[in-house]
Amino acid sequence: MKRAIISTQAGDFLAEYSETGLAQLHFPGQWKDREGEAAPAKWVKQTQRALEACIAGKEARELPPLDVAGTEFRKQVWDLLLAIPAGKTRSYGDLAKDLGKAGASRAVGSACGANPIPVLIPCHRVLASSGKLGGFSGGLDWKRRLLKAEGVLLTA
DNA sequence: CATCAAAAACTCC
DNA sequence: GGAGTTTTTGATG
Repeated sequence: MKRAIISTQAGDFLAEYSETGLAQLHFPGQWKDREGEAAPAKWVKQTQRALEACIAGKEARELPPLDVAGTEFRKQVWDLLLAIPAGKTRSYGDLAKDLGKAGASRAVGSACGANPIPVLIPCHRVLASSGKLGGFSGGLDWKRRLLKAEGVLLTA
């Protein structure tokens, strides 16, 4: 696993890459050692640009290649998340419906919780049905912050 | 409006 | 099988 520190306005993220692409992303303060092989500068640069765009509330124009590990269902969910434009939000139930599995909102939540690449895969744009935050693996502070940057008004 | 309870899909142990 | 999860919905007070 190759690693790289991605420094942004919001702090230092740790990105982990496999042989074929970005596999995981960790929030500032949620990682310890940064030992490991260096990742290709090209990927790191793409990751950094995408991250900064997202933190600034903009659409990431270009993402590095992703190599997410997960079941089909999860990958489908993540795909849908990537399709949500900046500044928009959807509910877990909505996503489930789009997958043809209405009622699987809980499973969607599960898939989001297993999302290895927060921010780039905008799990923060998914709220509970009444505009409530629900939860977030990196901490609700991040979720609020990212949404605010995108101009999303929270009912909380 | 706030709480409680049950339901439903999926993954991991 | 059984439990847990970033939910949802409907009943109840």
